[in-house]
Amino acid sequence: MGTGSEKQRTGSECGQRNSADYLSCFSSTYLVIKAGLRIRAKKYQQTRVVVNIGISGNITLMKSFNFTLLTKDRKTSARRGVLETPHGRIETPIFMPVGTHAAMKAMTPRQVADCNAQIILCNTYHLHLRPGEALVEKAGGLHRFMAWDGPILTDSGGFQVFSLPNKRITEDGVFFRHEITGEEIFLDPAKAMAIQEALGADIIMAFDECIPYPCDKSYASRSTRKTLRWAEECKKAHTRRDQALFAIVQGSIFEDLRAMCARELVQMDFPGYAIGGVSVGEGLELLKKVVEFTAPHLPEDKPRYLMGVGLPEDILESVERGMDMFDCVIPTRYARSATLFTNRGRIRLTSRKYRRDFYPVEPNCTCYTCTNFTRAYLHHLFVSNEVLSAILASIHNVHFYLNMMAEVRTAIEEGRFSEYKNNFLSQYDKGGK
RNA sequence: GGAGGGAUUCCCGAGUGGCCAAAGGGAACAGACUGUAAAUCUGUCGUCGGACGACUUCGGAGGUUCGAAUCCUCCUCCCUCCA
Repeated sequence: MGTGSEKQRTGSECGQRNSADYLSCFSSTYLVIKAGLRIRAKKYQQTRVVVNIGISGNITLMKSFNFTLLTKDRKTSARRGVLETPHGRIETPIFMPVGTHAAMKAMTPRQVADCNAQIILCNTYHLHLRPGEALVEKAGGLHRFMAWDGPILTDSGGFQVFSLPNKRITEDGVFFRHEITGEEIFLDPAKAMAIQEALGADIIMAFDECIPYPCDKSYASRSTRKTLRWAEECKKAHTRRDQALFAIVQGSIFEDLRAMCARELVQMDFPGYAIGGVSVGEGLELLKKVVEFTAPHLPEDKPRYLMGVGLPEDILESVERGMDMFDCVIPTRYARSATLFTNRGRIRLTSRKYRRDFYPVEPNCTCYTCTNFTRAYLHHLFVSNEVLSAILASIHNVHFYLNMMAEVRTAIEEGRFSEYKNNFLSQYDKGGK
């Protein structure tokens, strides 16, 4: 950028390359002219052309955030949609890899893009702590700072309310005590919004309290009301119109609380809704129930994001129940401890039985790892504690997840989601672990 | 030739009379991980059996003692220093 040369990108470089059909009818062109004039033209399905012109650094014309529901599965609640953001389109259902500290662990942005990632996650709390949102803003925003051109979603820090020790939760916000630095961090709705606006992600999340499981109903009820109040405060504090603010439904495992929370949030009218407070140890059966009785309260024409989920089986069950977006640290975290996903289940590459296994991790996989390396080699890397083990394993796991999502989308389009899911799970369970 | 130091369970290494099957670390093996306090954490790690227990271990052989990895004697091997 800034060399005066023309730079052209295809849709595939913007993180949109799962479906050949869409690839062929979508392209986006950036023209960068010496004076800093930026012209952006985007064609979508040959029917609509949006041209934004802005002076670089000063005026940026807003691209609207838009969700289109393309197809609904006949037998289940599975949905196929498209989410348009200022940094590109997202085909749903989608899995969003997690790069908490403005970095995917053990992967370069290019490797993440090569795995067909469309959008990634970063974290408000962690980036506020280090390097601080002011610095990220000075660096030109999160996208430029971390060299990721595609859409980004920032989580609000609500999950840290659940996961971190040494915190004090009040009616107005949360005091965190940083374990290493000893620093005290205070987050409330207004602050979470200010930080996320400075970071500049495409989708930002309301500040909520992720309720632990198990939890008695009276606490869940009080906490859920607080999350509702905080959502309203977030909405008031949110000023950047090029960012979509998603609200988060809490309510633990209680149907009436979830319904109440969803209804009230929908009344406040957000561009997207998340179900939070799951994947906190409740297990797949309860997760299914929660999604089943919460999703129907969410509007059809808005994206639905199931936070922190999960394992492949969790995602498939939740797609079936009408969820569109997922994120989870599992593919990357598991990769670093040698657990890899295959069509026949998870395998642990540190296991001695892979020492002389000269097959790819997943023979049908087209990822960089599987097309170039054997299980024996990865076993060797893990046993030798080589950094490359984490890289190759992460590439495979992220690719595996995103490939599964691409197959899910195609299956929904072709009206055979249930068959796909059943087929996947029967094969997957057979060789599990 | 003389003087001194040492040999511990796969490896490194603590232990100097009972609380020792023997600290700690590593390796090995197994497991966990769901909006990342995470290249992290947990378990097993002499043998046999369920915890409890039984049996065999601290270079080798004897001895002292109710009791020895620990004390004594001799032997083997290794290291350092002086000739």
